[in-house]
Amino acid sequence: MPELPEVETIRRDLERVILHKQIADLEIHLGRVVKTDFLRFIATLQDNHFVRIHRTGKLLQFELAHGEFLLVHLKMTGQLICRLPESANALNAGLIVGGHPMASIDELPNKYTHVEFTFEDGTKLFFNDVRTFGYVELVSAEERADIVGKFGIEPLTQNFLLEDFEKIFQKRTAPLKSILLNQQLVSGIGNIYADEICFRAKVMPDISVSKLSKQEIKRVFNATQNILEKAVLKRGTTFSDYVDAQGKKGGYLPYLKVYQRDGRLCLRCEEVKIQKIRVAGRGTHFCPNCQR
DNA sequence: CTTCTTGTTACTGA
DNA sequence: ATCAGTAACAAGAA
Repeated sequence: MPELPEVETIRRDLERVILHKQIADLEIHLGRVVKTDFLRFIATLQDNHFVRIHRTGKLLQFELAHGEFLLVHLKMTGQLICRLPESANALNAGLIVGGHPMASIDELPNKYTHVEFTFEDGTKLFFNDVRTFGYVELVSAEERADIVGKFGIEPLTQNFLLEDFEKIFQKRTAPLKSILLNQQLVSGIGNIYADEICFRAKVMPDISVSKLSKQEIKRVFNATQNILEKAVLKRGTTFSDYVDAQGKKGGYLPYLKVYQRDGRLCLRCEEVKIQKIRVAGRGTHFCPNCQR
């Protein structure tokens, strides 16, 4: 489940290898995941090139040379996997980015590859998705601005201010976790980091935000920044057998304190076990001793 | 076989 | 108009 840190990692990796390279070939293996008319999709992308890759929350936006945008949302199991041509030097022989489950880049495309780009230098970009919730879509600059405008505040920008964060909680009664997961209020947080943020802030995920003190809101604000910053630094969280080109696993997994740790001793207090409940329709992990 | 997994949205009711 | 809660979607794992 790629969230802000995973999608940002993908954005940064791809920006280093696909910008300004002409799209020489384009194959759509599963039309269902392309939300744009097939002919327009091909006609717009063929021989075009990306000039920049943007991210808003979990939504990637590949800016094309003439101002249109290719939107890519990975939803739960989407992947963007890039394979450099064999002529590239050995250190850069393969670059794997994206979620899980893992696919060997030498075996791509596989049965979960739905869209395949080939760039002029032989670089390949595969859009894979096991559950096909993800999509790619072409939009104009205006449409892109409308879509991006509906997202809430971005946690890792200068626009992320305590003052604005506090306003989100005013006149609301929903559980804290459902506010954190609401992309129209705060963008980029998913199920893993929502639990980790609540734990770090020492607040129960199911507490009504109307009952949060100013101090607690500030702790949630700080935890959001700290957790997401570190997760980006560690290139996201991986649960399965994902490895990058250097054979290294996703770096944030060892830092998780509560997610998928139910039944195991709390790493902070070492007194009680992490519990799992359902909040906002999602599996939710917390320490009953550390969080109030 | 059933149950669980999650990002987002449609829908319902207040 | 706004907010909150739930179901639905897909398909694989257990």
